[in-house]
Amino acid sequence: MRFVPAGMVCAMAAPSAPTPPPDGPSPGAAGGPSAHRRGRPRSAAADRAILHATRATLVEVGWNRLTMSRVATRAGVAKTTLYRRWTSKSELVLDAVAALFDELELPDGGSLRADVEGVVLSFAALLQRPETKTSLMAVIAESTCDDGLRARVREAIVERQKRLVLDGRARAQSRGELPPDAPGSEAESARVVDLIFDVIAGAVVHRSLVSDAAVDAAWTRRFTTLLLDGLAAASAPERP
Amino acid sequence: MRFVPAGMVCAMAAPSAPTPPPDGPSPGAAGGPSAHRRGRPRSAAADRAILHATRATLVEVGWNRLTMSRVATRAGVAKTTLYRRWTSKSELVLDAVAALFDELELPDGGSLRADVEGVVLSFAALLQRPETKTSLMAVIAESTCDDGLRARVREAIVERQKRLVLDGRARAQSRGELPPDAPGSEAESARVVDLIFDVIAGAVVHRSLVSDAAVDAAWTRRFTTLLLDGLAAASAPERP
Amino acid sequence: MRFVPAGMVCAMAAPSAPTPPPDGPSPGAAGGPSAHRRGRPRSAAADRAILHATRATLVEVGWNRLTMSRVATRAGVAKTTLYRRWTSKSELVLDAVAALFDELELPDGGSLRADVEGVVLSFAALLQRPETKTSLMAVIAESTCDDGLRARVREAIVERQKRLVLDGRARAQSRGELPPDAPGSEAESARVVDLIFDVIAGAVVHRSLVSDAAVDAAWTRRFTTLLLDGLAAASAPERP
Amino acid sequence: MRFVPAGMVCAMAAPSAPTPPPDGPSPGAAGGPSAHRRGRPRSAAADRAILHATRATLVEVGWNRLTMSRVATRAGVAKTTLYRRWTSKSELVLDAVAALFDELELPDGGSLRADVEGVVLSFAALLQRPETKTSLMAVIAESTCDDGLRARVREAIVERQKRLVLDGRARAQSRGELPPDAPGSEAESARVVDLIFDVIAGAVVHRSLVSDAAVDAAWTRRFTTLLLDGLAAASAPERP
DNA sequence: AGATAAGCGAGACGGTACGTCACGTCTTGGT
DNA sequence: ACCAAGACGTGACGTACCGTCTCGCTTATCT
Repeated sequence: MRFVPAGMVCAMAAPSAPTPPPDGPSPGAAGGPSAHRRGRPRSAAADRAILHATRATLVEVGWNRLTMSRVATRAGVAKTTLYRRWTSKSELVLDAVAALFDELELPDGGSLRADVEGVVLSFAALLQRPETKTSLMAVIAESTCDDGLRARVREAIVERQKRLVLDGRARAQSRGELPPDAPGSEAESARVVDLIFDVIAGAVVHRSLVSDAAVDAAWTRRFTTLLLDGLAAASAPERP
Repeated sequence: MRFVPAGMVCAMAAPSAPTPPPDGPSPGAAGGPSAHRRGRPRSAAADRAILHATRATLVEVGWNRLTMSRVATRAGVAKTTLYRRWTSKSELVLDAVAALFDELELPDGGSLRADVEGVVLSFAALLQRPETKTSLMAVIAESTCDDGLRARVREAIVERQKRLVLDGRARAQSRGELPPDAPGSEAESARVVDLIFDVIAGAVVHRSLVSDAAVDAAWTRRFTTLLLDGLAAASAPERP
Repeated sequence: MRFVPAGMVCAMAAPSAPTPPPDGPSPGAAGGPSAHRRGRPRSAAADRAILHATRATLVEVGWNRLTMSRVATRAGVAKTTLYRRWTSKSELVLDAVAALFDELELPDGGSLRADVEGVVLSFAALLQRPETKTSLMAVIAESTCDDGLRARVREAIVERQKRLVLDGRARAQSRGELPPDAPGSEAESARVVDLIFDVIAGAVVHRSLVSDAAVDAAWTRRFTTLLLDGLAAASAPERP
Repeated sequence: MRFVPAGMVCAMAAPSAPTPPPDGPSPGAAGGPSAHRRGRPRSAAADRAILHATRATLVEVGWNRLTMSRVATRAGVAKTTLYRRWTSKSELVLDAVAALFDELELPDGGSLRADVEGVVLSFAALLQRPETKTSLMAVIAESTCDDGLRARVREAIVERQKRLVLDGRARAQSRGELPPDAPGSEAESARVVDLIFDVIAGAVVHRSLVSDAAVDAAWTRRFTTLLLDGLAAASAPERP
């Protein structure tokens, strides 16, 4: 399995940070010590104001009525300033919302089952927040016909949040609930992590946003049972 | 479990058929056999032409550049005729695409595992078709801030396609792979069906459209293993 | 001058009566005693209801928002019933409004001056009524690019209301304020009547609707002075 | 009488020039010499192109088939650019047509009678031009239910063209055909000017567009006789 | 009496234009 | 260079009426 230490996660995620998104990195970010392009540097305050205004606007009016103009006005910024940083509403919202996913945590519940149930419930709670509820699917929809955006979604959300699966597994291994990684099975491990991630994220999203039913304690318990018992079998290298 | 014979499923779904969608039912739908309310009846040919044009336009230009005008022109119909039947692009596309979901079948693979793998693969294939790929997520995104549309999605896709889960289970029971329904456990059964549906649909959609990875034979086999083994545990009334 | 007795005026006006306008006359109107085409005869009640509804709608919403549909609905009649009788909104309103002009009278004020002032004031009052204010100019505007409509305007309003000038002149002659018609000067007389009509109608309409100023007693007195004194000169066969 | 020198008339009329019409004044109009409020200034070339295109379109297709879209397209300008300057077709056409009225002149005919006949004939000729024939009445019709438009009509046409009456009177006075203004009779003078204007404009418009008869030399001579002779009486401060 | 024919209320139909909105780019003057 | 402001060309929106048509009915005259 591909082991990703915390620091590396951050490094990996850096390119999707708000400031530099569209093409070139923002002056102070990574281009070298005094590689100050030339002329007036971009305002960092504007970056912050824009992302904050984006989230606030999502809460107030939702994805559909969020427009670049509206965000610009709310942020006290000119439209051109937005377009200098993000090429489209989707990319802007992606960056604004991805930050919320980074707040997901995996508090130690004492057992693998508790950890899974905890992350399922907190993920479901995140999906019910107005900022994410209306915009996550919209960004994903947009990404189905925009390769660049799809890659950014993968970077900014999918790959980043696999850390939750990895952390949970590491913790379970340290508790002895799961066997330690067998050497040489990294590729196999990664496939299992991917599967688990797709199953958890997919099921919770589908239940919340498509079936439009509550992700409550009962459903979560039942789903976790299915997952953990199925996992035992699916993790076995190959079926007999 | 709520037992729904095929015929009843169709009858239940009939009100979501294209003709009457927005508000009032189409003449022949309900309210009496020849209760031709009054005035000129709506053209059934127009309905057909519109839905066909919608799918064709989705294939040609995708969701984003599909406009009501373009569909109307392609169908040889006035824009007002579209708006008389569907209040928005989302509802129109929902009806046009839901018909494709109805073509999903559960061919008898000889075993529960084969049936599951078959439906997963054919569902994934459907999600790769250009009509669905670009539009399904868009409709779901729209439905997150439109109660009426969300209900229509549930009616036209979610509830309708649970037939696949029901059929698969019935077939497995007749083969003896699953125990017959215990009397008095209808509610419990329905919950399991819902769970399975969310897990299958969610995982396949997430893998295809979010993780942007292939739903190939290997992933399908692994996923099916997880599901079937997990199912055995999750179906037990309550964990010990 | 072309002398037109009252009866003849009515006869002349008959073709512009509401019922038969577009092409063929209404059954009972003039086509002969029992020349009843065939089939169901047109409803006279519908005619009345439509013209009444037209005036009422003009009062309520004005010319711009008066539509054929709205009139039909208000009259409790189908749109086709309107179109069977009037080919356009302009013709319908013309007929509805022309009836109001027929209510203008020339009460005997005891002198030519009093008669002129009286007709000027009552014409101005008519132009201030909401039905006429918003629609008269609109119909005339429409008539500038519709020969048929222009002819109908002339028939239904212009020629019909020249009776007021004729009556006034006859009365003034009987009082001895004006000399009797010289034999053989009919054409000359008609030209003077036309001139007077254009001057009175034109000045009052322009003052009311274009200059947007009140046609009050002071203006009317001054205008009448101009007219009567000018008339004396203009009526002289030719200037010295 | 309110004496308005030519220069002052122009200055007074300037605010109704095309550029700033709907609400706020154009940058250079008022509020300081270089008070370029902020942002990109409006294109003066667009103004010119639009008004020219409006007149050309009126000639080609008339008022009824003149649409904002068509004008925009012909002017090579976006529809929004039109709406930024004029809130409606009526206001646009008013400005486009008012410019034609400014071309009316009062060439010196050597006598008051010749001057009046000259202006009547040239006004009638203007009313026969396709740009004005189909649109002047339409704008006036519109103005009967739109206070703002009515005020603009008064500013852009009525008050502006009274200069012709004023010029004619001044010239007649300098020839000795009319007595010079009595001091202290300004208000009285203004009333006479208004009356003359309404009579001339009203009669010519009515003859041309309503009675649908030619404003030829004979009619003009007769009308001028009526006017001048009547005028002598009407100008006397009060009738005996 | 039955056939024939036109009128009628209702409302769907293919169109055209509307006036608005958001887009992403551009042109100002000022920092 | 960047910034705030805002005008620009573009294109789609959803609505309003237009005038025509297709329904099932009703109401008359003419066989």
